[in-house]
Amino acid sequence: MASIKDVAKLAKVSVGSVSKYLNGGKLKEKTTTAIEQAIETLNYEKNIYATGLRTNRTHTIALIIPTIWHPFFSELAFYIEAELRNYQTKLILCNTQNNYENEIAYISMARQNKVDGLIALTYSNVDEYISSELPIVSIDRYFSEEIPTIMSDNFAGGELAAEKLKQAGANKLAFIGYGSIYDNSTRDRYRGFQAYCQTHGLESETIYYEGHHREFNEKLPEFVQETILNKAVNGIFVVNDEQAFEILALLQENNVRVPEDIQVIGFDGSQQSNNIPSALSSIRQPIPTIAAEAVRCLINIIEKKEAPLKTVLPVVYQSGQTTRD
Amino acid sequence: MASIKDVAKLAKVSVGSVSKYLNGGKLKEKTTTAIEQAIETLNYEKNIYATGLRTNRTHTIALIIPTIWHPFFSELAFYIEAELRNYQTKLILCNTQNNYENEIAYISMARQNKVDGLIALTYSNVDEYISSELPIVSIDRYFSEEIPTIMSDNFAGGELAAEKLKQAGANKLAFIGYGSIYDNSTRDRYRGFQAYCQTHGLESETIYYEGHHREFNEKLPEFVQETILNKAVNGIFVVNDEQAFEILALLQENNVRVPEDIQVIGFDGSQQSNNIPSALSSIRQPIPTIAAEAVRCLINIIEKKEAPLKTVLPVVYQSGQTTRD
DNA sequence: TTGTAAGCGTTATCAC
DNA sequence: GTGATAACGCTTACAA
Repeated sequence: MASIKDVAKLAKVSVGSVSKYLNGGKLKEKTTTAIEQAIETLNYEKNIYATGLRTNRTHTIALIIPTIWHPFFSELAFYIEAELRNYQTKLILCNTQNNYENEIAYISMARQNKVDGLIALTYSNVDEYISSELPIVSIDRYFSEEIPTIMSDNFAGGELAAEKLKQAGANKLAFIGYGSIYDNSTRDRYRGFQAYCQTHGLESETIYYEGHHREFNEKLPEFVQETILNKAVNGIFVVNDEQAFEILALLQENNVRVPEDIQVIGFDGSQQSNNIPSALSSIRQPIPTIAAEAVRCLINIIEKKEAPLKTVLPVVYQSGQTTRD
Repeated sequence: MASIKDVAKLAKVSVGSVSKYLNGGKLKEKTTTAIEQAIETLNYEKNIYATGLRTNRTHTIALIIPTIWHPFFSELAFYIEAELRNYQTKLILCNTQNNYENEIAYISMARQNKVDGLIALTYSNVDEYISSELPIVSIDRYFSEEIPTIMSDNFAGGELAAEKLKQAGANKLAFIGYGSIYDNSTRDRYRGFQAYCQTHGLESETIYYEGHHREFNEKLPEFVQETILNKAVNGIFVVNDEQAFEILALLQENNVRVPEDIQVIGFDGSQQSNNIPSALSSIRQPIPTIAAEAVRCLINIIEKKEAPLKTVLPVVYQSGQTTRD
């Protein structure tokens, strides 16, 4: 593999000039063409690790998410990766699998691998492990003043869900969700939902489990029986799409017809892929915008420019087959 | 950020010894502990770019896929990433978005970025661009003798689909699919399907479009009317899950009941995420095994060990709600 | 067993 | 404008 020295030798110029050429400096036309020719014939490609070693900039960032195997995260990763291309920056994918040790390991790996920065979507308390030197942007989760956050307007999303259920004819609503104690997003969705119900005199039930998904799911059938079926709820807002699908399965088992008997709205608005529309009515997070904002924010921090500390993006309602609108 | 020199200085040993320690060499216990302490107090992390520059090994590979935003690819990426962790290797995600120029750009980027190797899932003719120095493993697509390939047993999958449709009571079958001229996988699925139909005296129709997904989809309603509805087909094998979902939507528009009137089997067996089972009956590719084999094969090539040139993995039938079994 | 020093491919400083 | 050259942090002969 040809190096800058080979190019310099062939072009009969110094390595300094070649480097200047590569980095867009001003040179005489004659030298420029000589260099270009040498690069061409040698099929030269700059070794980015040498550059990284020298400049401490590697044009690589790490994306830390629970799992790529999930429609919301994979869409997010898709757009982030696409956006990064505009900045000639590569993406290292880190699935934490909701495992705290994995997260720490990844952050350490990120540091030793000298990525330029981190985009993180995580609910463990990783901020303690993040050195202030490492640029980072958080999606969805608010850590602290120092870490910029991009999030959807969860509160408005909760309100919107309640509003849509009401408009579609439901009059006895329920919220179903779970979340870690650090998870404000979830909580905000619930708060928005409740706020709407109260202002509009709507009766509402609540299933809110503080803890992990898995435990929650075990108790779910009981919860649903007690709080949904026994109380004749006819409109449900579920904290996210994934959970909503499980609720749908549960309702089906109980011979409840959706949307005839009970209407269901999820949150995320994620699709399986680019082409397949989702059957679930949902509050759609603006994933492409989240991705673009996160990348822009991170690049700005890396380049020591101004970056907003908190960005809240609007959600929209996405109609599916689980509501009667 | 502390370097190996700082560690050496603090531990009162030479950089050579520290390096030896880091790479698992034998040292006196006293030096070892001194080094360990120094590393601890300095919070030292090895700079992998310096190592990469020196050793030409970066413990990073690139995964080239059409799009991560797709259940099959995201599950695959999930398992590949997880598997790579066993080899302390990171994953750079490259979505080509089915764009040939993107693929070339990525391969060039991969070379200049000095990844250790490539795992590629692509249907364009990128092999011309791949230098023989760069280790590469192909998934699903067979390029040439030199490039190791991991694939599912597509032929057996086609047979299996026909067999299952027959067992579930269908007696007039059809294949629906499309594929580029380079795509042997698709073709093999069809061949297997046909072979079974012929050996078992089953009538079968074919919709096979040589070309791109998008064009195919435009003509699909017409195809379905002519070849499926007009000819009273009652069992369909669709070349992949994504397409199968579109067929299902089309059938629903035509007021066809699935699986009562027509049964449908897809191919891939992909799920939206870890938790949500798919409603579609499908031939399941062994994604975790594909991932593990691809990684193992690539690592072997990188380390100049023996690696199989062709690995064919068995598929299984995965029952859903679109068949009557 | 440990230390020394050259060199990997760049960039950046400083002469010229 | 251009050319030498030191330096980035590490590995690896080779020397001690």
